[in-house]
Amino acid sequence: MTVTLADVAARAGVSAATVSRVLNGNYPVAAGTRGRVLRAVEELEYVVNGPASALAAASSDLVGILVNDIADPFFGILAGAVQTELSGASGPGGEKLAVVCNTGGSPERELTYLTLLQRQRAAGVVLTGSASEDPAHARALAAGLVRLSGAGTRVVLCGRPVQEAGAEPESGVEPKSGAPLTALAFDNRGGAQRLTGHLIALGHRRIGCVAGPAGRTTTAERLAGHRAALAEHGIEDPPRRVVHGAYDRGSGYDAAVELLRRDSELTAVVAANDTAALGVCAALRDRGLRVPEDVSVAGFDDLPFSADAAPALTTVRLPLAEAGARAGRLVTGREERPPGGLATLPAELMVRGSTSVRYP
Amino acid sequence: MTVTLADVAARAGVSAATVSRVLNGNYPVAAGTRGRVLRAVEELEYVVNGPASALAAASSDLVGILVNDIADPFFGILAGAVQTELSGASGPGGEKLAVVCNTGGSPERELTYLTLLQRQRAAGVVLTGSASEDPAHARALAAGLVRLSGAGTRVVLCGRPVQEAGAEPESGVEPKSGAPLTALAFDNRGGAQRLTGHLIALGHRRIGCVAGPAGRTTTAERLAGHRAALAEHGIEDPPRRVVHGAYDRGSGYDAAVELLRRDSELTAVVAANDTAALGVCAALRDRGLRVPEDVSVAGFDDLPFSADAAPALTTVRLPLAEAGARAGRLVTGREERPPGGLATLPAELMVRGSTSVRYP
DNA sequence: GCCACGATAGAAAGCGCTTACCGCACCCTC
DNA sequence: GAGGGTGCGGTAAGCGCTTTCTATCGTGGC
Repeated sequence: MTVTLADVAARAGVSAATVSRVLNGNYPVAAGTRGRVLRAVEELEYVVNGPASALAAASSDLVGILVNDIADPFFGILAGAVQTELSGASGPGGEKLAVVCNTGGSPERELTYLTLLQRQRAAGVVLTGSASEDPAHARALAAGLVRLSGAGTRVVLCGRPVQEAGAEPESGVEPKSGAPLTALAFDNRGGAQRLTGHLIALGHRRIGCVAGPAGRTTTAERLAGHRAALAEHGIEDPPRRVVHGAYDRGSGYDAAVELLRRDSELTAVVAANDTAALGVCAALRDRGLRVPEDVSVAGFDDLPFSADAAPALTTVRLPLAEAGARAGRLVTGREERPPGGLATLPAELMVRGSTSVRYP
Repeated sequence: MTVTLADVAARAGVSAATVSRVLNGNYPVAAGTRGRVLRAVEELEYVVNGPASALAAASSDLVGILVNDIADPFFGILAGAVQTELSGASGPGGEKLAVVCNTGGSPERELTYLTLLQRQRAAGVVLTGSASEDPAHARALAAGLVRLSGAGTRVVLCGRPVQEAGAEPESGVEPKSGAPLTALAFDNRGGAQRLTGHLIALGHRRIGCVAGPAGRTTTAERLAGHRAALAEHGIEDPPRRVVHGAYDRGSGYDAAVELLRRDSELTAVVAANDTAALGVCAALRDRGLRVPEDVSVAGFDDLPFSADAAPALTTVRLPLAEAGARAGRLVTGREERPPGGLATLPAELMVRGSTSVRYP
């Protein structure tokens, strides 16, 4: 029915072993023989059986990428960059296939996918997005990651804290089976601090904060940065100035309405991300407030559309494409892991039209 | 080293076959035995070896999703919906893993990925986005798809024309191995026609068109709709009113500049998609033109951010999430294929602030 | 001119799992 | 109480490939 190695071997008049060697190119084969084999492959339209070779070689060319929401450009850009890197330089191991897994931010699904990937004997896994702060889940995740890397899968954390990295496999194991985790983190805290600092410098004192989902590391980091900036300038930060929400427009809208209800004198709002910031802007407009004349608004991430909003969003740029590409190289072993296994990527403040000096 | 079926069997005091049967649940096993097996699985932290079972069962639980650009929300939404459907109802075959492949719109990469997926013996493949109009590539693609479906892989086209569907495998083959293609198409032509019709109704006569990449089916369909609307109203459509470009902001910007250079009297512009439309708006603003007072602008796709642009974009809504979900169900065989294997999804005109009556 | 050695190719043993194909109890029926 | 179901479980034969371990053929050194 389907063409197998043996068929190719028969056609080329060689043994299956030879065909395998030609295809994998990790053993000397005479040029003539190689030619005959390749011709037979062509003629028979032979396509390797992935599962079979994965089984025999105890390795596969699948790389998993866990994202919170594939429909969110934040993750799209990240995943795209990882993927480009995977198929780009076909270094050791050649072409890799990216398996993008949508966790929806659920720790359970995260674990499920980890198992699914382990089942496939994935060559590597990149975990992106924020992690749950729940200790139980953190432990479960750490255990899962240790199992994975214990099974020889390379694990790279991208844009999430290294908490999981704490549970490194005991030293003394062979390098192959004990690959320690590598983490690429964004300077969320620093970025948020600079962003709020920018607003403060513009004269704002009553700054509302639409924080991300509660109980997630990224939310905590950004909020910490925000608070650090306020504290730095001795600005009081009552709890009512913070509302949690998801990373979407509707959440931003609702959160803004709520913030305004709690304190109608707000002069600025920092949002969880650009998408939520757009929702905040919409809510303000709907209530007759102008951005930035009446209220300044800032986002986070600097997604492509942010520069096109009107007014263009002041935000914090995260090097998503760079991070993804680097994660891709790390997970394929094409780049040395940074010292200590951790690298922090900078967050750059992008000042645009949605923030301005506070009008009295 | 790693735990295998045999280990679990030994621990549970049964044969490997029994463990396999418990895990796959497709053969009666006494409750007591099942319990012991499951306990052993737990205790040993056993994780099935995917490649091994794929090999033995001659089937895998991978589903490929080919997209032009994963960083583009258009595809993100589509892929996300497919994926949700894959892992949602774990119908026959249970949890499936989505393999998202970024083709970058390149026909060659499309073929490469098709081969890679065939190599993995993917259970199904969803092809999204526009296809190349080049006959050679169309033929190669069709051949690839026939090979795939001949190998038992379910193939669903989503948002691309059925040209490929023409090459159905010869009838007379068994249902299993000869699964015909299924196609979900968007009414690009109709949507574009209604969109341009809307502009014409507003009094516009000099309408510039930023078409998508040349030589792609989606571009052709939308352009055809645009021209049909113009023809319908007897409006002349000189070639200089059309500029091709990619689906990104920069292309929209550049195209708008070029269109304006060719005819500074334009009163409206329809763009390839919303992202490009934003670029068009930016270009107009930069030249001191107001949207929509001086020039009306319309997009296509109705991506989430379109409603938030200022002014909000008039555009054509495509049921992306619905299409993706349906494709997901079709590719897993959880939904009957539509009669004739083809379903066309409606495109809805969304009138917002970026278009207005032509001011004299 | 003989032996050792490098360069190739083949034989065969799995990799871990699925799945006919059997066999064995046990229960029901007449 | 014998014959035939029926329900469970075991046995073993692969699935298609990789990879040792050998075997063979030339060739150069002494």
